Amino acid sequence: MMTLRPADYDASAFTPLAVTVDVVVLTVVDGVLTVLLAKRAEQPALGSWALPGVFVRPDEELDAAARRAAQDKAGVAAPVRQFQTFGGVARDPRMRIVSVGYMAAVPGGAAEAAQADGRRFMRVTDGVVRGANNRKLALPFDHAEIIAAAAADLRHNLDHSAFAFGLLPREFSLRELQQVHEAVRGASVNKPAFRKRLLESGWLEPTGRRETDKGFRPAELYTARAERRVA
Amino acid sequence: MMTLRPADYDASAFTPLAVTVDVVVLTVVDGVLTVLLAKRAEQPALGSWALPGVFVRPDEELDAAARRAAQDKAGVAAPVRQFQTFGGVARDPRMRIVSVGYMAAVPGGAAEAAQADGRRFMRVTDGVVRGANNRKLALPFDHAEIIAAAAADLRHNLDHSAFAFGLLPREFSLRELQQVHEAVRGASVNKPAFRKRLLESGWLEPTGRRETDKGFRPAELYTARAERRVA
DNA sequence: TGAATAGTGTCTTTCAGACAATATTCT
DNA sequence: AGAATATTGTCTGAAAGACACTATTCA
Repeated sequence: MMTLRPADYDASAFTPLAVTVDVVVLTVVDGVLTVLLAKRAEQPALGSWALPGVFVRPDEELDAAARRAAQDKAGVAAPVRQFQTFGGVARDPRMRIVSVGYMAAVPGGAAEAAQADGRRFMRVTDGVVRGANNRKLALPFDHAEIIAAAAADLRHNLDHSAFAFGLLPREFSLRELQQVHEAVRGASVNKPAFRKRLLESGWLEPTGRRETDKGFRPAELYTARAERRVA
Repeated sequence: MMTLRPADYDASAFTPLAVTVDVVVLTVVDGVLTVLLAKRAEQPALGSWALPGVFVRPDEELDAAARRAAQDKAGVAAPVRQFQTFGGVARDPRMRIVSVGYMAAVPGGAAEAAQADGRRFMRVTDGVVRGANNRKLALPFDHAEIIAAAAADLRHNLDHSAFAFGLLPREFSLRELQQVHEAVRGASVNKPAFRKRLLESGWLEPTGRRETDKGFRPAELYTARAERRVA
C-alpha cells in the first residue's frame, strides 16, 4: 500500500474520519433473544451498558476488527456478519465516528461463560432491550437503534443464511432449532410445517446421534451444513 | 460537536480512515437491469468506467453524501438506500478507504437524461456488468463486487421495500411493474399470480387513470404507497 | 405403567403456476 | 372488424396451519 498522499489525486480536501465496528452479540436463552452488553470502561458514558466495539486499525479488515471486538470486548469467538453502517454526525459526542455494525451469534450455553464482570446478556423483545425489571433500557449513543436493526436483520434472514445456526450448539434437535426460530421471530410456529420445511431446506445434516439424559424420548440430533445442500 | 481529542478518551492510538460513499444507480431499460457508470476523471484508474462516489465530509450524513454523489457525479436526484460497506485494506491503491455502498433507483425514462458525456448505463446480468459486446466489463477497485452485491440486495428486497418502485415512473401499469420485477429477478413471473399478489400487498394505490396512446387497450395506472397499507 | 416429548398423518386453507377465456381500446 | 393487450376465471399442485395420533425413551 502506498503512503497516504491524497493531494496527489484529489485536489478538493477530504478529512479522514474515525471508523469503528460495534458488535451485536446475540443468543437465545430460555426462548428469549438476548444481546450482550458491556459496562463501558471509558468516557463518554462511562459505566453505562453499551455494545462492545473497537476502532478499526489502518491495516485491519472490517471483519477482523469485528472479530477482535467480539473477542476482546465481549469474550466470544464467533463468526461475525456485517449488517448496516451507522454514520450520523452526532451519534458520538466526542467526534464524528462512522460505525460499521456487525452481529455475532453464539449458542445459549455460551452465555454463562461470556457473562463475566461487567458483561451481561439482556433481553431483546420487539427490538427493544429490556433490563431485569422488564423496562426499556436506555442505551448511550445510537446503540438502541443498532440493536433494533440487528434484530430485524436477523429475523429477516433467518431462513436465508447459515448465520442463525450460530445460535445453537454444534449438534441440536429440531425442537431446539424451532425454539430459536420462535425466539427470533417473536412468534410461535407450527411444528409439522416447520419440521418439513427445514428438513427439506437442505440446511440440516443428520448426525445419527440422539439427545441423552432427557427423561423422555430423545430427539434426533442434526448439524448445520456449511453450504446449503443443492437438492 | 467537540473537537477531536482522542487522547482524552482512548489511550491506545487510533488512526482516522478515509470514508467514501459509492452509489450504484440502477434502472431497467428494455427489460434489462442496468447500472450507471462514469468515466473516471482522476487517478487512479483515470478514464476507466467506475461507480460514482465521493468522500464523506466531516459534517455530512452518510445518506446526504450518497445523494450528493448521485447528483454531482451521476446527474440523478433519487432516493438512496444503504446496502453494504466495503472496507478491504487493499481495495484502493492510494490508501485505506472504507466505502459505504448505496444504491439509487431511477425510472428507465431518466436513463437518457443522465446519459451524458462520460456517463452510461450498462447491462447487469447475473450481477455482472457487460459492455456493448456483451462481454464482462472489467472494473477498477472492487466495483464489480459492489455492483453484484447491490443487484443481489435489490433482488432480495424486491417485495419487502418501497425502494424498487423508484425504477418506475410515478404512475405505472401492472405490466410495467411486472417487467421491472422480471428484469431484477432475471426470470419471468406468472401474470395472474403476480397481479393478485401485488394488488393484495398493499403497496399499490389506484389512480383511476389509464395509459394513453397505446394502440390497444390501455392499462390501469397505479402509484406506489409511501408506506405500505396495513390491511 | 405413566410421563413427557418426538415424530408423523390427515384435513383444510391458502397461494402460486399454467392456461385460457373474456373485456376493452384503438386503428 | 381486427389487432393487441388488459383483466379475470378456473384448474391443479405445492405448501402451511390446525389438530391429533402414534412412537419411543426413561423413571
